[in-house]
Order: sequence, then structure tokens, then C-alpha cells
Amino acid sequence: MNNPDHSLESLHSKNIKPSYPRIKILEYLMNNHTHPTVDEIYLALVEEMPTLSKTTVYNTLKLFLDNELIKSISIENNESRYDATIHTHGHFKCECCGDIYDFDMNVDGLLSGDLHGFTIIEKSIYFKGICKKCSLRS
Amino acid sequence: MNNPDHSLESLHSKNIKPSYPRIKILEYLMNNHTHPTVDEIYLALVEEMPTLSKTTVYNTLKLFLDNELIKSISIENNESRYDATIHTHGHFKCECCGDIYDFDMNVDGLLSGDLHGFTIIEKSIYFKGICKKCSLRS
DNA sequence: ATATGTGCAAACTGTTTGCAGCCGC
DNA sequence: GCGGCTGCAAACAGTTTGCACATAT
Repeated sequence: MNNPDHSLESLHSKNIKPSYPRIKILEYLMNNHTHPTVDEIYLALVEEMPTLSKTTVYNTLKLFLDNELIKSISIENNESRYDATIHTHGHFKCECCGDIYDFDMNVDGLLSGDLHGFTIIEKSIYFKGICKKCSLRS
Repeated sequence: MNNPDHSLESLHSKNIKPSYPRIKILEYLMNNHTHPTVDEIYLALVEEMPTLSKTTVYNTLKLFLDNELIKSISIENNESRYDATIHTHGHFKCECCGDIYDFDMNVDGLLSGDLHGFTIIEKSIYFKGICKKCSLRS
């Protein structure tokens, strides 16, 4: 579990005013590395903050993205997912249960350096398949 | 340029009735490896086929996907792109001009075999950055 | 008092669905 | 004539935008 102050520090380090929704959303992302969708974040927090709106979640996530506090993940084209992990890693999405797992793989070693004049800013590695849980169940 | 018969053969091999829209859409994907969106495919073909509808493009692409004639690509979460190339390769999307380039990289060698019970069905490698053209221009 | 954050409602985009007409065999 | 292909129109989901109210300094 992450220390609650962690999100506060991060906000300060980027000069983002630490409003209550912002703290809570960042905290949620730091504590839950489940790559949640906007909807999941909203539903998880609206209980505790009944006035929270999805617009605020969208606004806040965009702010975090711009300040590189979080990353957005697009494995599937219809759903945007978010993650507060900074270092790049691989993702595995189970086509059966939909869960997304992290893979600790060295992405940096992959095709870095000069690529005929192409500058690489971001690398993404996505796998799809059947996870352990699901293959044992069938 | 691809031989026009190529698409016909592919349709036959999957037992898909070769209707005019189907031939044309598959032909377009085989001749244009630009990873087009549904809109781009539609706009490119509607001139020649004025009655073509986007629904047909969607239907047809879904049919091709189910029969593994094409692949769908999701670098950005809002746009689905399609490609008729069978063998997996890396993609590079320029954040400046939006063009997508192919990378011939050996994806198969990456983390294959048994992964603690996870079965990998599909591997995707996406890079983002600035392409040669754009970095020379600035 | 001013600037900024929040959140409702409406607009918008990409995609899916229901259904009626059409075509080929 | 039948099954399946096509395509209009409407529904739908995720996201964005406009704007008014609230809040903090």
C-alpha cells in the first residue's frame, strides 16, 4: 500500500494545486495498479465523494497526463486505461477475463539509439492471450 | 502493387463470398499499408462505389477480422486502424504528422514459450516519437 | 476581487444494432 | 423463393466542450 502523502508530494513536485479530488484520484491510481478505466475510477471514488463528476475525473486525468504523473494505456481501442507507474513495462491482457497484468521486461534495451532519424519517445509492449487463472478454469 | 486477384484468392481461401464491396475493401487494405481508419477506407472507396455505407465497411472489417485476414491496430485509444499484413511487426507512430510506419522487428523472439501459465496469442509493439521527415522539417 | 477548480448538460465521434430492401443462386 | 449481403436510421458509449457556480487566496 502506498503512503497517502505520496500523491501530495507528486502534486507538489509538479506545481499542481492539491485539491481534494486531485489527491484522491492520484492516490487511487497509486494504490490500485489495475489499469482502471475512467468509469472504474469514478465509481470507486463517487461513494466517498458524492458530488464527484466524470468531467472532473477526465479533467484531472488530462492534467496528470500533461504533467507526466500518469500514463494512458490503449490495448483495446474503445477503452482508455490509466496507470501511475512511471517506468515502462509490458502489459498482458487476458481475452477471457479482461484483466491486465504487468510484465517486468526490459523495454529500454529494445531498439533504442538512432533509428535512421526516428526519435523514439515512448515504447509500448502489449500482449494478449489467456491468463493462468482462466486456462486452469476451463 | 498487389495483384487484384490477390484479394479474391484470400476470400476464397476463407470461404467468404466475394462480393464487390468485400473485394474492394480487402484490395484496398492489401495495396495500402497505411493502417487506415474506417473513415479513410470509406472515403477512399465511396467515390467508386457511391452507395457504399460505413456500416458495410464495419461489417466487412469485422468479417475479415474474424477470419484473420486482417489485423486491427490500437495505438491511440480513439481510433481503430486496420492492416492486411499477417506477420507481426512493430509500429511507429509519429506524434507530429500522425503517420504510422512499420518496423521489421522480430517480435517472435520476445518472451515466447511458457510464461508461468500465461498463453500469449498476440504480441504488439508500438513506438511513438518523431519521424525523420518531421525532425528534419523543424 | 481574481483566478482557478468543479460539475451539470449538451454536443460530438466512433461504433453497434435493428431492420427493411435487395441481389444472387 | 430463400439466405445472406447491404445500407439507412437510430441507438449507444466514451469523451469533449460550454458555461455557470463554487472555492481559495
